[in-house]
Amino acid sequence: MTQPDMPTPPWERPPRRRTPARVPLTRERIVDAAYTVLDREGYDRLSMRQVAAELGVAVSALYVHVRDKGELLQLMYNRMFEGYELPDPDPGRWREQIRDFARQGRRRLLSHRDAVKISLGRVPFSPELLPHVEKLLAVFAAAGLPREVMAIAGDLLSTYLDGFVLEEVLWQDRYPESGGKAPQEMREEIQGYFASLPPDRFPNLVALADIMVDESNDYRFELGLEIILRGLASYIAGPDPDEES
Amino acid sequence: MTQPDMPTPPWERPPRRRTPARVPLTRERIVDAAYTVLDREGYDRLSMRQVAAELGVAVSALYVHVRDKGELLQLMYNRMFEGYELPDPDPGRWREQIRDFARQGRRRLLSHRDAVKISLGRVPFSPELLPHVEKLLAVFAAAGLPREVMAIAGDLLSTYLDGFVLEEVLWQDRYPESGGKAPQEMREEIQGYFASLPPDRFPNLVALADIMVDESNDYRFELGLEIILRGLASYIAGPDPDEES
DNA sequence: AGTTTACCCTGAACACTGTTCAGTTCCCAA
DNA sequence: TTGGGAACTGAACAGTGTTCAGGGTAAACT
Repeated sequence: MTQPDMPTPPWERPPRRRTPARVPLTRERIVDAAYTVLDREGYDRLSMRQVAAELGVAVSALYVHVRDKGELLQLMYNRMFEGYELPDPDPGRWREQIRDFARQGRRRLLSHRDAVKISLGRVPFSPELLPHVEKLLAVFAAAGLPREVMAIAGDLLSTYLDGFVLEEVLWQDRYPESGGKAPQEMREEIQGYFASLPPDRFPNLVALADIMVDESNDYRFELGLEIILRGLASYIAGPDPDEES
Repeated sequence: MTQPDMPTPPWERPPRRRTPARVPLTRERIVDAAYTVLDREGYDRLSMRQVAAELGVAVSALYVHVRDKGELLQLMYNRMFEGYELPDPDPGRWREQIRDFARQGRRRLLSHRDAVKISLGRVPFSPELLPHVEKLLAVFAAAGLPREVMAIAGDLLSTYLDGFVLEEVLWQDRYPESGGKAPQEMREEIQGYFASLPPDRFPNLVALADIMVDESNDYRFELGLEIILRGLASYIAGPDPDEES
């Protein structure tokens, strides 16, 4: 409504505030602080009091801007989607586009400590996030998926995303703050655990010990993704019936 | 060990306890009580104090039998798998067997309120649960899946299970205790929400409004499952190349 | 100018949570 | 009868989310 960049005419009183005194609290600043606390303390110790302390403010001040801790978490969830890139659907490249989407999602979930635990039980159906869902659906539609498959494909993908990343960070959490060389030690220990099982009772687990906890989470992620993509592709009544026949 | 129904011979000291006094606390009884509380109060209100109250016992008594609330939750998780039926692998029927496994899992996750929230971040790698994992892997192995695919297939399936059921119960929770006719109202409201979106900006969402929140969660579940199964099947160098050709 | 209004924030409180620990109680064995 | 030892109690501690009556400041009005 007002045009903030216009110079103030001299007959109007100049704005009183010479020093900004206190930077006013905003939802954005609160979410920023919350992410700072999350990265430092982890999800379990992310409390309203910690966030308030981070801002140098009383706890109750937060409740002026945010109804709930639940709402704060929802705001943090929304932020995960800011700047998400979803290209315009290209029927010929739908697999690559979905792959990009998933990789981007995983990267974001890993970019803040325990971010996945916030994402976990949430569904991107708030007004701010619906455009993202719509774009994803558009990719599916362009690919030629049937309606019913489209309606479940998004769930399938996002549950895989959340679930996979959650498992990733759980393994990390179980070996907490072991410093830098933790991953190596960790993996050897877990591999050792599986490999040391009685092979007569657990032949498959023993045989897979090397892969199940493997250094290349990336590879396992891509493989799971590929399985989903192949499953989806099988529903496309393709004009290209040249399937290995 | 003892035979409780035999009369006590008079030369033996009759058991001192005329009144059974206290039934001793056991892990089993604690888990029972915890499930009672869970069903009545939901996951968020499942507290050690509530469990203790359910048993008519002081809170601290629980900690004699259980290290943690975390351990209690783990015990509850383990119980979900008791009586799980996993048949011996039958290469010709691996799809049906996996389907059964998933359906059974969903049924169990829905059989107690919020049970899925306990399952969520957990991985069935405790000693009691490894046999189940092994059996599932055996089915995959019999199907002829490559090693790497086997190693991710379990994750894929269980994250889909947890994720799908979680979404199911979240929708229910958002319309809390609305009595019996809630589902109908609920669905209409949600469908209305999606259907009322501006169709120019959300064409796909609007078009799918009827399916996305549909009465047949069962159907959507089966479809997602089928997508996974088809994806897995595509990795089988099948001796049966009679795919719809 | 002085007064009022409106807002943002403070401090304290409430009802919870998980967990610990010094004691009490009680049963079984010697 | 007399331990001994396990099982349980009651109280406490530190922390949680949330509310609410009150400050204190800055703008708005008379």
